Amino acid sequence: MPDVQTWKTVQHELLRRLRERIWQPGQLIPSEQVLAEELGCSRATVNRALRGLAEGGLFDRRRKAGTRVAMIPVRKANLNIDIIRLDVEKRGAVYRWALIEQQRTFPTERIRSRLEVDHDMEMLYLRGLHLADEHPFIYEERWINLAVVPGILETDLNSISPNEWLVRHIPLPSGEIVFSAANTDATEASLLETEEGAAVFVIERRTWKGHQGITIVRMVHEPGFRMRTTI
Amino acid sequence: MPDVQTWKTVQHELLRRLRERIWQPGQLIPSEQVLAEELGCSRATVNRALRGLAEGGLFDRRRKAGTRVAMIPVRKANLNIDIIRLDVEKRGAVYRWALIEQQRTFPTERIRSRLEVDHDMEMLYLRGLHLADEHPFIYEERWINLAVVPGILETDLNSISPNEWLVRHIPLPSGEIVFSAANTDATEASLLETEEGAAVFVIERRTWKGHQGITIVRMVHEPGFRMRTTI
DNA sequence: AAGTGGTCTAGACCACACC
DNA sequence: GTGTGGTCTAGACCACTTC
Repeated sequence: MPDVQTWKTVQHELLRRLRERIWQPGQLIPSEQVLAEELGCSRATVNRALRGLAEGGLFDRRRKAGTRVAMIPVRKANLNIDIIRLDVEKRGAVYRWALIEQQRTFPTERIRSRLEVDHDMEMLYLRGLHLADEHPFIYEERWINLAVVPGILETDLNSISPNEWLVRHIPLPSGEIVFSAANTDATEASLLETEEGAAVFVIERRTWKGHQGITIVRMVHEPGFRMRTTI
Repeated sequence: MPDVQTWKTVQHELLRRLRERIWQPGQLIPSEQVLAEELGCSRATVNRALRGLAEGGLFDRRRKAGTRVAMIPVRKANLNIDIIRLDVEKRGAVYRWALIEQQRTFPTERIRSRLEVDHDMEMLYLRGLHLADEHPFIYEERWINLAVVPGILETDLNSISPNEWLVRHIPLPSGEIVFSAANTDATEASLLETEEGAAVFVIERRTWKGHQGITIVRMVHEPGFRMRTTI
C-alpha cells in the first residue's frame, strides 16, 4: 500500500478486488467509512473512487443499503461527437464542404412533427457534401428551423458547413443521435461515387433547445466508414 | 440565488452563463476561488460543478492558465453496452440464443494477430443467432482464446450465449468496439431472413485482459436496426 | 431507529504552467 | 515567483431506505 493514497490509487485497489474476484458479483462491499480506515485515507477519497466506478456501471450504490458489485456490469462506451471538419483533419486529410442545394421551403409532415415546428413555418433545406482530400466523405441532408436561427440566412453556406455554423452559434442544444445502416439510393450512390445499393453508415441527428427543434440531419457516410471506440 | 448551493445548482448557473453567452467561447472565466465567493459556496463545490462540465468538453481547464470556455464543444455521447439478452428484453421481446456451430480450430492469421495469440494455439470458433420473439436479431461469429478461458469448454453453449458467459466470468476486460455498415452475404442473408446485399449494422468487438486477447466477435444486426443515444 | 451514501465546508498542500 | 486547478483531510449535516 503506498503511503499516500490518492483517489486513483484507491480506485485501482477497488478494481483489483473486482478483477481478482475478491468481491463477487452481487456481493455487498464494506461501507465507505470502513474502507477509508482500511485503506488509510479519508471517506471523501473513497467516495470519489467509488462514485466513478458506480457511474461506470460496476457498482450499485444505495443509501443505507450500501454498495454492491453489479451482477452484470453495463459497460459504457464514450463517443466523441466532433464537428466533421476536425474529424477529417484528424485523419490527416484536407477538409472541404460543398453545398449542393439550399432553399427555403415547407417541411414534410415527418420533419415537422419530429422538430415540433408549426405547419405554416418555412424552414431551410440543405444538401451538401463533406469532402476529405476531395473524395466524398459524408453526404448530408438537413432541415433547419428558421424560427430559432434566423441569422443563418445571412451566412454564406458555401464557405462554412451548416454543421459548423450551428455549433458555433447555438450553445448547448440537447440532441438525439441514431446510428443505422442503409443501402444507398441512386442519388446517394452517385454523390458518394459508389454503386447503388452499397451499404452505408448513416447518422441521424436531431437537436433542440428547450422545446424548439433546431435542426435534423441525415449524414450518409462513405462506404467502408468505421466508427471506433474503446471501453 | 438559492440560499443553499449544491454542486448541481452551481452547475446550472454555469450552464446558464454558457447558454446566454455571458461567457463567450474561448473566454477565460473567473477562478474557482472567485466563483466560490460570488456564488456563496466553497471552492470544492465549484470544482465539482466545473469538473463535470470540463469532462463533458464544455470547458478547457489548465493549472495556472485557468478555465476557458471551449471554442468548439466536443459533445460526448454515452452508449450503454448491455448484454444482448437484456437489450432484447428491454424491447419487450423474448430472448433466445441458438448455437449454429462450435469447434476447436486454428485461427486465421488475421484473428491471430488481432488477439496476439500464438500460432500453435487452438481457439474456439462459434457461430450463432440471437433471437427476439423467435425472429433473428443478431448473427454472431466469434473466436475465443482458450488459453485465457479454458473453462468455457465445459459449458453448454446451447443454453447460454458466449457473450453472457464471458461477461459473467471475465471481470473487467478492456475492449475495442467498431461500428460499421455492410452488405449481407448469402449466409448472413439467409440466417437473418433477408435478401443478399441488404445493408446491415455491424458491431465488431475485441476484448483483452492485460496483453492477452480474449475474444473477437462480429455481430451482424437485423436489417433496420437502429442504435440510439442522446447528448 | 439507525446506518448508509451524498454532499458541503474550511483549510491545506501540491503540481503545473506561465511569468 | 506566483496563481491556478487537483486533490486530500476532518468534520458535519442530510436524505434515503432498510430494519
